[in-house]
Amino acid sequence: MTIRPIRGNPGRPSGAGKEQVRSDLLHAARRHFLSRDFKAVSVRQIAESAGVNGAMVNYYFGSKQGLYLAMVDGMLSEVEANLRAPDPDTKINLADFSDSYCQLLVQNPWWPNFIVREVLFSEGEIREAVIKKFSDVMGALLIEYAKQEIADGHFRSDLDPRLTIISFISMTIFPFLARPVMEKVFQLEFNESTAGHIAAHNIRVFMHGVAARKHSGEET
Amino acid sequence: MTIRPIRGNPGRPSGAGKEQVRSDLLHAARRHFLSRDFKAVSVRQIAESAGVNGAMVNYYFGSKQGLYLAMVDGMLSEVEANLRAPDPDTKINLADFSDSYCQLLVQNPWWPNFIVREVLFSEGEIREAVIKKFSDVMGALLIEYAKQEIADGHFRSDLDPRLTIISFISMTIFPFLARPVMEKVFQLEFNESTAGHIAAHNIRVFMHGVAARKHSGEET
DNA sequence: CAAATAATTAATTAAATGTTTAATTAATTA
DNA sequence: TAATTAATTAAACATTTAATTAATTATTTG
Repeated sequence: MTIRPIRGNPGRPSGAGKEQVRSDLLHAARRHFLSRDFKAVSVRQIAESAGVNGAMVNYYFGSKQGLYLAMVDGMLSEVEANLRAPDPDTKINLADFSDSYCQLLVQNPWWPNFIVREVLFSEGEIREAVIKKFSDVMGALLIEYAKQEIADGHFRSDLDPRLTIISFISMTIFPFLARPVMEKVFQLEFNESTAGHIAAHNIRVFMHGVAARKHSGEET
Repeated sequence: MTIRPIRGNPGRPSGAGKEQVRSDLLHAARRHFLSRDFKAVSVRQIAESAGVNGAMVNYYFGSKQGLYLAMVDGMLSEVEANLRAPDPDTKINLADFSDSYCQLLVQNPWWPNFIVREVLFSEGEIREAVIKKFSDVMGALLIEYAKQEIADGHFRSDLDPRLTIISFISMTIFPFLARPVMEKVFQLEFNESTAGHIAAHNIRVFMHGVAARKHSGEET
């Protein structure tokens, strides 16, 4: 009685590994789709990565695109669960916001890649959905925050609130987006500690940069 | 005597349009490759766009990849001609640098997209070449500049020079990279005037943000 | 326990793609 | 002007791909 390998033979496998194949396919899809384009990735490659036959993609997801959409769906939920929108009632704490966003970015390195691919280079619903979420979670609230701080005299009065928020968002996101360049050009190692440094640095530069200079001793 | 169309029939066409087809192919290649991935674009599509037969790609460029590399080469030269690296001897004028780079970005909207795609998602020579160029043109010089300013007491001493430069680069590039999002979320129209505003704003925020606070009246 | 159902692979199919070839016509040269 | 070369197209070719089907085996159900 030779014990055959679980996979490799036709027929229903023994063992109750129910959702395993589906999950394996989703993980393999991430590995491939996040570093290469949709067309550049073949169903065969994903299936091989997951250790199953290519037909499994069609069996579980209907088509290659079905698998891709399922993968996207999973990633969006994951980020949604991690990224909490700032409470509109309490005043935004920019330092906390910056730090938690940087942690999110360093802990989910696939996120900036995904954003670039889907939002900057593609068109369609995913793009619209991400822009809307971005707009809701970050855009509107931050703009209001900047306007308020300018009106209250905490931020300099000669600032355009939109450009001010754009600067802050740029400083926060871009280093993670351009991670491979940053690593090579600046010999920067990306881990949670580095993410903390980046957040702290950004807050320091940004806060000093936008602060009104009414009383001289306004250092943080 | 029916006058046949210049193109559409086999055989060498009349008229001395020498480099026309080559040039048409290069332009068509840009139109396609700048918005879609290498594999997602077919030789037939490019050829149709250029109004010639697909075999012309192989005739003029040897292969699809040959056409792609020729296109990249042309684009890099174009940018290089427009962006002159700051003279290593004279001190960098960050305001000038920021302004000219923003103008470059708004006038060549394909450039940030191309950079990000090549750097993040591609592998091989193009990626290395782009990183090297980026590193040469911006990275090294700017880092030296930051170190010097910190040493001279113009920039605050608690700054990490690498993070400082990263912040500056982020503020400069990201708005143009995320242009479609910025346009939608912030209702920002991207033209040369806006580019000027962005550059000026960035310089203002950055310079105030990094400036040492020894004497009180150090506004730019 | 037998029949039905579920999960899996191997084999096959049809479409698309990059490249090559052969035919064709204009331009150039001897 | 005859022969050769250059530029172009259409068609053929070889490869790759996503998707489908048939065969196969385990599990569940009646």
